[in-house]
Amino acid sequence: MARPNAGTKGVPRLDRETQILDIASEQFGTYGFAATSVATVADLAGISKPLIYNYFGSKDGLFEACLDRGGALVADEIERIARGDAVGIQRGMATLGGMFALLDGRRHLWRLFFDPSAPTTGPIADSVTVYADRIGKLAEEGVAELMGLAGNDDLLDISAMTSVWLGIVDSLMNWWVEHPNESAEQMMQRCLRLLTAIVGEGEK
Amino acid sequence: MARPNAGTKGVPRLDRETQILDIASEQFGTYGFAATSVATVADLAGISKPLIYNYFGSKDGLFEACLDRGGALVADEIERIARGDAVGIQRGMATLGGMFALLDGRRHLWRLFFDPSAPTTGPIADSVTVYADRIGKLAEEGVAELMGLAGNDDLLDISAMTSVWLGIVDSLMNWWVEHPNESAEQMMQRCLRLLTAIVGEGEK
DNA sequence: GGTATATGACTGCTGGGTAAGTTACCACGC
DNA sequence: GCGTGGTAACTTACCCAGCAGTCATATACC
Repeated sequence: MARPNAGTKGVPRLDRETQILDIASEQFGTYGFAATSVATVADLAGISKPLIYNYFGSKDGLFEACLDRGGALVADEIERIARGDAVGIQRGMATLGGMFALLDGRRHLWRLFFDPSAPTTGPIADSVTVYADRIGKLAEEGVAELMGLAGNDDLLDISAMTSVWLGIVDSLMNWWVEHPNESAEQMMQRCLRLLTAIVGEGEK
Repeated sequence: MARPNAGTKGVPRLDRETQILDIASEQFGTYGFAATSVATVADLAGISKPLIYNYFGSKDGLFEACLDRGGALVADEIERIARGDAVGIQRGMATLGGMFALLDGRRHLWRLFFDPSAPTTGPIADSVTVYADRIGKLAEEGVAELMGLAGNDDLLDISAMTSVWLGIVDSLMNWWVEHPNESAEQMMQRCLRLLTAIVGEGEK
């Protein structure tokens, strides 16, 4: 006796994994890898720590699983938009819109790939690199297009501008997290207004 | 006997404190609060951990001291520029130029105020808030000016745009850290080119 | 009885923080 | 010039909390 709950919940592994990944993604995305403890995730899920180790092997494994699930989602969507025919600033806006729509309800996901407290070596770093590179490549491609239209082909300029662009997306995502009442659609409209304030009415 | 180094270095407290703050700021700025250990800072300074606790009381105290020294520097400079007569995008560019000039040689300082791994409650959070607010206020003021010129007075738009602006500065600082050979002057020229690529030649 | 779903109670390590003592140096009286 | 006591600078060796990770065991169901 003495362990009245052991084994009695009967939740199928896949369901449980999904639930754990949801909670872990939110915690990692909100507080960062270093500041998130496995015990906290277990508590929030209403289960014990060893079950997480059973299913994901380690804290690193758990984080990797979050990355893989979230990364595929985000990178696929950005790739889909990149295959569209929008160019220059329009492509940027289309990407933003896609992200807002995709990440509505899981806004913290974005931050997984830009977590400075995550390990910088080992499998986690590799996994981060895979998705950050996929996203970064697409961003760089779009930026290069934009800069090319303006007659600038300097590689360092493109690199810096890519960094700025990712920083912009990042800020918007963070701002969105802090303003939970904003819908994806509202965010998109807001971004269009911000763009207008900078470049003027001309460019759509 | 047996402690051949105890007390023999004779470095005045103020000198030692400055040295410790230099090293700690770089570590905190580079790896974040959570990932930086006091022992590492002590090692890099060539002294023992207790001396740091002697002078700064705690890890939090050390971080706070870094914040206070760096925050005053950065906030003062931004304030100085804000008192100038540049307006709108020009003011933004002037601020960027000031930051590049000021932070040349200590580029990591900027990141102290935007460290997601720093405690979110207690004296550290308060201190961060003081400087982040000072910087944020000035940024918001400049952004409100810019948006006003474009006929947009929406408070949430201004808030979001301020977040984007700070994100842009942040990205540029991070990019700069990753490209150590770039001089402050080169960075400034680069930013002007990036601006041109977005808004066109019109606005200087 | 075999397997999937679970848990309480442990271990070991890392890192913040501390107690107590050591060395150098200066000021002062003689 | 020379003991002597006070103080600033500094260290070794330790404590302890929190957290990643593990082991043995328990329940439920086919």
